[in-house]
Amino acid sequence: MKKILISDDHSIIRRGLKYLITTHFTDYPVDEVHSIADTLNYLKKNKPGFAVFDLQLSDGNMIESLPNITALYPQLDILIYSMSNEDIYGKRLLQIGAKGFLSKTADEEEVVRALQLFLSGQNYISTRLNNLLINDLRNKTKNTQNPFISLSNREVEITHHLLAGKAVKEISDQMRLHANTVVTYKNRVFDKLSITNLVELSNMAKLYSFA
Amino acid sequence: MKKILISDDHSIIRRGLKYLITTHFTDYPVDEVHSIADTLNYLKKNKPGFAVFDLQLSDGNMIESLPNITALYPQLDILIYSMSNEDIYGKRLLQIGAKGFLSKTADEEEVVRALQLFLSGQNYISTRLNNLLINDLRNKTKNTQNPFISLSNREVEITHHLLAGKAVKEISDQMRLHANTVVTYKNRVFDKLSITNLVELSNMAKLYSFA
DNA sequence: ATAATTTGTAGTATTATAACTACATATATT
DNA sequence: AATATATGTAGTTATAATACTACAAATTAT
Repeated sequence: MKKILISDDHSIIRRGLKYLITTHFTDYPVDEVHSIADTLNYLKKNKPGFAVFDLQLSDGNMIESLPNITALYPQLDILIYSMSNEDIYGKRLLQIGAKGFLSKTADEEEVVRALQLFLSGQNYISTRLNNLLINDLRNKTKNTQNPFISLSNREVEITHHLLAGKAVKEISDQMRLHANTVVTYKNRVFDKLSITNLVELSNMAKLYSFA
Repeated sequence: MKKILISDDHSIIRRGLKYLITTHFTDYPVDEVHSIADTLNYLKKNKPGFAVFDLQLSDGNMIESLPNITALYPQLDILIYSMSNEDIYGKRLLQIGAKGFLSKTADEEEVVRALQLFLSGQNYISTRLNNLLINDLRNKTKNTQNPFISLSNREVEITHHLLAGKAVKEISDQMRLHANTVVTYKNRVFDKLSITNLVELSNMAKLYSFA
């Protein structure tokens, strides 16, 4: 019988998940680890059929490692189970090979439904995210791995300034532009990255090593 | 037999906790809610002897409500079970009446140990936090370790909102405060942390694991 | 016990940012 | 080559954020 690996740095979540899995789907052995390093080790030794991954582990971010993992273990089905915003991360994680994206804010029925689909080899995403993606397709939005590459030169420039903590006025002075121009760029950047504020920009920049 | 209430907005954590409690301490009925509002309702109707509270719930922050709760239900023993940094939150939560502070990053044995103490009426804090507090007492000099410690409760609250990417207006609406009041807090936070913008705040928060 | 400081809260006036619109030029797409 | 889309740039108007000031209540220090 296929094994399931849980990678999450919170013991209580591992416990909860394991409990849900063993009560609803009796015939899977469940193992757990709490770091990226242990995940990689485990995958090498054992060959689990399924993995449920948190994104932020104690020793790093799963997004960085995921491409490696999917390349090394193409048979492995991966479900991302994360606190991160599905609007921002959902699509990108599916693109880099996850079989599903489940939010930690999902209620129990949803979690069980997701596991049911996932363990039967199907994909899972919330209906919300699904609608988002369909909408995306309609609008023919580009599928880019790193959203920052869609930025124009000028947009990249002001993004740098923004990430340095500079105010719009400051940037427009330094760049000899009208403040409104900078605001326009800022808006376009936010649009392209599907974000609404500086904190998200900062987070995404870290995540995608934009600097 | 005394009841236990769990307030947490993540179903998986409620599930994990309930599982741990029922397997280790068979004789307590455990109920669960996922919002501040439901918590207050539950406390009014039922009179649980124990409560395990997350800090960030869907409809608000437990720090705000805790003084009310402890005033209304002085018999209730409260254990805070949070993702937030114990250096910053531990002491102030104990001050406003919690019986213990347990980090969500604690491993399972620690969680069980904490519950054991808590359910037998004793206080629980990690040995780490304990040492910190003792140290604090010894050398009356301010703890310069983590600058976030110097923030007042209200300042911590708005810092939280800021780190969630919320605008001043948004925060003032949610907290039912004048926007200027929020700006004042924001300035005081920035002063105390010696920073001048949100990006720095975000960086520092990551650096000092303020969350 | 008294003085000093911090905390929680807003007011007024000034400045900055956002929303929306516009438009010429550059770049892709068919 | 013709058409569509993206990019670089600002204007006007509405809205939001900041600076500065103030003050009572709570807390801390002397």
